[in-house]
Amino acid sequence: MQNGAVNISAKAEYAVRALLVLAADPENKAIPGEAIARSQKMPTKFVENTLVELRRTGLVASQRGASGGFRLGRPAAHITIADVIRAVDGPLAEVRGDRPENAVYEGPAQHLQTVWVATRASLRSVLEHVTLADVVAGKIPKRILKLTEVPDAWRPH
Amino acid sequence: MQNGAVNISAKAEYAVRALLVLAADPENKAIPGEAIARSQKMPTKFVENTLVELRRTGLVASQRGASGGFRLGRPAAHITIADVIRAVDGPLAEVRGDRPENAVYEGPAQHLQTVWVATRASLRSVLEHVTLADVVAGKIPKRILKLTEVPDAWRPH
DNA sequence: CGAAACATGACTTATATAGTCGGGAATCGG
DNA sequence: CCGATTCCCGACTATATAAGTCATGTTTCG
Repeated sequence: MQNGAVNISAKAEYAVRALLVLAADPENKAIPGEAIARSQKMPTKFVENTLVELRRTGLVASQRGASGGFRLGRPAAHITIADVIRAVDGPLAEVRGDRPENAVYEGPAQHLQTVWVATRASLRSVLEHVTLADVVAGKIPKRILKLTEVPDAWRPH
Repeated sequence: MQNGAVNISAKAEYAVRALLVLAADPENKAIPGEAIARSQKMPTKFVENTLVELRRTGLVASQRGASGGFRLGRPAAHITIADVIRAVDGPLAEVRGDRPENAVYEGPAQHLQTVWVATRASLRSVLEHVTLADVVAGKIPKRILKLTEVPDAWRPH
C-alpha cells in the first residue's frame, strides 16, 4: 500500500517533460539528450534510453553525430499527453492487469465494469485533449482547467 | 512496460467486489469470508486478509466465532468506490510516487502540474460519486453513465 | 466443549521500477 | 579522413510491490 492506484511512473513523467523541452523550440531543431535531461534535472542516461524508445514509436526523430540530437516527430500541437504515456507505459487504464472492457462480473458486481469503463473514459477526456503545445503555451483547454477549480482540487482527499 | 499507467490492483478490485457482496444483503447480516470469496470466485485467504485490513479502516465490521463474518461498517449508500480503493491502495493518484500538488516544474514543463491535478480531479469526479449501493442497484449516476456512451468508450485506443 | 470463523504475521515467487554502465555505430566539422 | 560528438543497444543491478499462501492463534456461538 505504497503506490496510488493511478501512478504516473517516473519514466512517463520524464518522457513528457523531455518532449515538452523539444516542443518549446519553435524551430524544432535537434537537441542532444544530455541537454534535455540537464535542463529539467532528470537522470541523463535513463532519459536518453527513453527517448530512443519514443523514436521507435515515431513520437520523436533523432540524428546521430556531432550537432545531432532529438526533435519532435510531428507538430507539438498533434501530440497529446496520452500519446506519450501510452508510448512508454502502455494502456492508460487497466483493471487487474487487463483492459476494463474485459472485466466482466457476476451477481452484485455486474455493473462494476461500467464504473471501470467510465473511469478510463474520464482519464481519456483529460489526457487525450491536452497537447504538448498547450502545456508549453500554458493554454490548457477550458473544460480541463475547470476541473482544477473545483473546491479542494489542489488538496489531498 | 507491462502495466498500464493506471492500474486498479487485484487487491483493490477484490475489495470492491467483496464489499458489493455485503452491500447486496439488505439486512446487512454477517457473511463469512469464505462465502464472500467463493461467491465471486476470488482467492479466499487473500480476500479475507484484505477484509481484515478494511475493518481497521472502519469500512467493514467483523464478528468472530460461529455464525460470524463480515458486514458493512456503514450504509452502502455512504461508501464510494474511491473510499474502498483508498483504503487498500492509498491515494487515488500519484505522480512519480508523490501527490500531484507536489509535482512542481520549471521552464516549458511549468504547467504540467495543472494537467496532473486535472487528471486526479477527473478520476475523483467518477470514483467519489459512485457508491456501493449504486452499483448493486445498477443505478450509476447519469453524468457518469454518459462517459461510457462516448464513441469507442468500450474499445481500446 | 468443540466447531466455526476472524486475526496476525511470516513466508514465497514473480514482476516491475528506476536506474547505471560499457561499448558500438553513425555523422559532422574541420 | 580523423576525431569529437552523439545516438543506439543490450546487459546488469538493486529495491520494492504485487499477489498470494500458510500456519497458528484467538474469539465466540450453540
